[in-house]
Amino acid sequence: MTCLLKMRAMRDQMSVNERKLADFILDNTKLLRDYSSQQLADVVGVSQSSVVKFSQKLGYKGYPSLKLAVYETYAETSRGQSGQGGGDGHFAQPDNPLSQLGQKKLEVLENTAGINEAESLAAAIAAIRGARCIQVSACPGSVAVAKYLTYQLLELGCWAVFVEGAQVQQRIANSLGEEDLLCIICDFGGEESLVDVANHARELGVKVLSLTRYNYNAASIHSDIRLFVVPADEDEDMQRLLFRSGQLHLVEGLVSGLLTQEA
Amino acid sequence: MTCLLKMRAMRDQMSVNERKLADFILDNTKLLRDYSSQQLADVVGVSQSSVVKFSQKLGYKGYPSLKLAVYETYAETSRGQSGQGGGDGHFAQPDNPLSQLGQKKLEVLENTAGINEAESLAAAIAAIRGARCIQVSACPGSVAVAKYLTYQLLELGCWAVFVEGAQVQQRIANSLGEEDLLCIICDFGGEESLVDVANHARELGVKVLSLTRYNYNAASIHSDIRLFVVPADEDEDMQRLLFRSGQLHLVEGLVSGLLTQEA
DNA sequence: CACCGCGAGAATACATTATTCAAATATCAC
DNA sequence: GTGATATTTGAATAATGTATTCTCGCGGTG
Repeated sequence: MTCLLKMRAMRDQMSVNERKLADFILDNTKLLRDYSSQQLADVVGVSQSSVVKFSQKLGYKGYPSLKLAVYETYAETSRGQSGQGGGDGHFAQPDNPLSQLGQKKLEVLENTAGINEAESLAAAIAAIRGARCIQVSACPGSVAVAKYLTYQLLELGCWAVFVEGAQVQQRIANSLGEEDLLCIICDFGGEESLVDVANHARELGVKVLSLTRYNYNAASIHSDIRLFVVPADEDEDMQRLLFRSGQLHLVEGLVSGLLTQEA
Repeated sequence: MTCLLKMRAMRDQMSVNERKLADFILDNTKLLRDYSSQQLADVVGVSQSSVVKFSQKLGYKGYPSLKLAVYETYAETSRGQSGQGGGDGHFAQPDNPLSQLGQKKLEVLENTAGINEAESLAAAIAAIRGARCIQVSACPGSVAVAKYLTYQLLELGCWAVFVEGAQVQQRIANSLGEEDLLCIICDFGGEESLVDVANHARELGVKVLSLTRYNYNAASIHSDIRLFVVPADEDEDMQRLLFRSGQLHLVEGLVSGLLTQEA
């Protein structure tokens, strides 16, 4: 801060050229970054040596020192302006869309971590490890997540299939037994048929694991192990996107657990 | 953020002297402020020209540019992170496995947000929007991510297919043209066949979008648009899991962009 | 009018940075 | 292993950038 302030303060007691330099720097602080002493001199219309003397008169060893000092204070002040929301300085560049998304995801991940008991996750992991066959089914909005989970389970050597379509789901569920697991993944709506499948499966002694929206929705009520995601407060499309992020976090939690227990 | 991250990410693929330089800079970031290329060279024990070449290899015009960039990111990062070494209290319960995982993911997401230029992401989004057909192909470790992306694209009404198996990839790529897009997703190794496919496709005028490990790996070199994930510093399984988290973040970034531009 | 005092720029000395080139080293195919 | 080929390295040097010196011109003053 000191540096630019100094210039403004001294402006009155400066010579013509010095004032020209000071004014230019105050007006074009950020441009200075890429200027050499010669370039600055040309732009302002003075000689290179004047630039150096100006730097020294302000108390710096030379032009590079001034430049750095200016840049420093510029960075500091422009930082203070952007810091708005308080304690959320987690993604450095607020202009980057990936950072913005990351910030929102962070909230979802925190909520997801907070809402699920460690025991539930452990139980889910145990159920997956103990299962002979795993049927994965999802409501329309969560198909992508279901496919992701299914493939990861296959990679880990689990006998997992993603079953699409109400009728096929019913039929496959019919062939499951006590050693098997049904995994229901669901976000907003469209879960009615899944509830039927889950009920049916439970009658056959199949364990049911659900990954649903908090709080108890139709599908989770009929499950043995419940994992949840808390919906974010956003417009619909973004809410769905973030919800899937939460689901994926649960999936990753499961995979991570399966990996470490394996060792 | 980009600058120091770049160094950490490239560390593995650096020569001995380059690594010495990178390590010194990472450990003594703030000292760099007052070092000339010669001083730095002396302290680290290499020649001055090596310092310059190191700077250029990282993509800067020369040593002063690197120095400024380092200083810039140093100022940015030190903004909120009082204590380094990771674990600030962002996930409430440190005993909960989902929180632990979340903490690690947070780091990956930050890095992913930092390493990718906003322009690259925008270009990728534009390419997807403009494409007639999209072929998605992946190395073995990233199949799950590829499937996730493919399904999301389908949901958005894009003509996307996930193509598995080198021969089929080649054949499908043959049928693509200038209006189409090939999307390569890759983590560690197993990308050789993908490179061939990418080259082939480019000869036909197909645009190639890659989602790979930083820095330029075999697949990304042959791409028109490059998105990156920085590998985390963990044991192999966890590293792969976290890498996929980073890839998914990019995918979500793309989806998010496609959603908002649509409106 | 001669004599300072001061600010400015040209010339130049000095410092730093970038490039070139040859030797050393690592990498790969056989 | 062995030879061919690329990479990496540092000494020398060119190019660029920065600081100093010195001189000139201008306004005030005795």
